[in-house]
Amino acid sequence: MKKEHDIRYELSAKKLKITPQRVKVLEAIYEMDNHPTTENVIDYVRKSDPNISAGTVYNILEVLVKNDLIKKVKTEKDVMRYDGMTENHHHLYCKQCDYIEDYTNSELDKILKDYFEQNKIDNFIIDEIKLSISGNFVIHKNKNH
Amino acid sequence: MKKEHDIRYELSAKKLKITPQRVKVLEAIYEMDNHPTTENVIDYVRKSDPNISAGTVYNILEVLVKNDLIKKVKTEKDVMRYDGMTENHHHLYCKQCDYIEDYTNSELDKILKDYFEQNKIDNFIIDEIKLSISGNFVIHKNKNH
DNA sequence: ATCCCAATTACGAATAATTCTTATATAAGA
DNA sequence: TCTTATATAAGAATTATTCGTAATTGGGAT
Repeated sequence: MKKEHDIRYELSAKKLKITPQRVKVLEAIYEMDNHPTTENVIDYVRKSDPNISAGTVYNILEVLVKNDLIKKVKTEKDVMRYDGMTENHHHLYCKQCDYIEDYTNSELDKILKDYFEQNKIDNFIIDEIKLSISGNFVIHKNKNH
Repeated sequence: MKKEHDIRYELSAKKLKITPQRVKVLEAIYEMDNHPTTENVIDYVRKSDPNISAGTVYNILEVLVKNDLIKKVKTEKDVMRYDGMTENHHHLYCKQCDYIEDYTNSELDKILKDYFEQNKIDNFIIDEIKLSISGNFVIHKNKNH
């Protein structure tokens, strides 16, 4: 189900120093439920490394984003969330609970690609197309409903 | 080009009291360039109403969002932005400058509608589908590049 | 037109999220 | 092992936002 990650390899492939803090932050994002906030990551990592500094986690997350090892997730809430899946995919946003689910479908991506090939946007070069699908889960996925 | 807004009517249609502060905040969002931040709105409004309180602007923006007179814009930056266009539309995000442009196309919306009618998402009822199109403007639209 | 009151605003203090500064520690190449 | 550029810890500082309270006011009722 979940893709296996060789964290140390991923870091070194980006020429980043392998530090225990970076390994644990990446591990946290891969293992946590779903699109964690910075606070979620700090809490998770502190379970095994109680002394990690909040500033360090902020710093590491920024480094990981810059090196495309994780992505920021846009939300309408104030807090930023992070996503360990770096392949292009879409998001389902639940309007009632706080849950964001990944949605992947290559047919859909093909449809979008075709559409924009036939409908170039003037003065704009597209790099990435992501859908924000808002709605409601019939059965909610977390407790914060 | 720009849709005319009867701000006082829009407020009263939502059963909101018409106050000078609310009128000016809505006016600011409609007249400002592009998806302003709260700070942008405060600065703009203070040009004609130097004593408006920041807290009031935060409060008004929240009221306007709750009443669907404006929308929040998801961004990867920390600050929230607002959008006076409430009809469904998509956004072009420039990776270099800080500019967000609206993108509307009913053919595209139809394609998406058809796709999701044929590809129901299990356990999820779709309310709204928006594209986040990231890329680069060939000729940048603002100074903050 | 005036009165009244619930709703709204101003103000500033409080909180929360994030960044910055500086000293210390450490990963990894030589 | 040594060296040094880079990363981390700690906490102060900054920034964005919320909250509490008193004063003001829009608009319905009279």
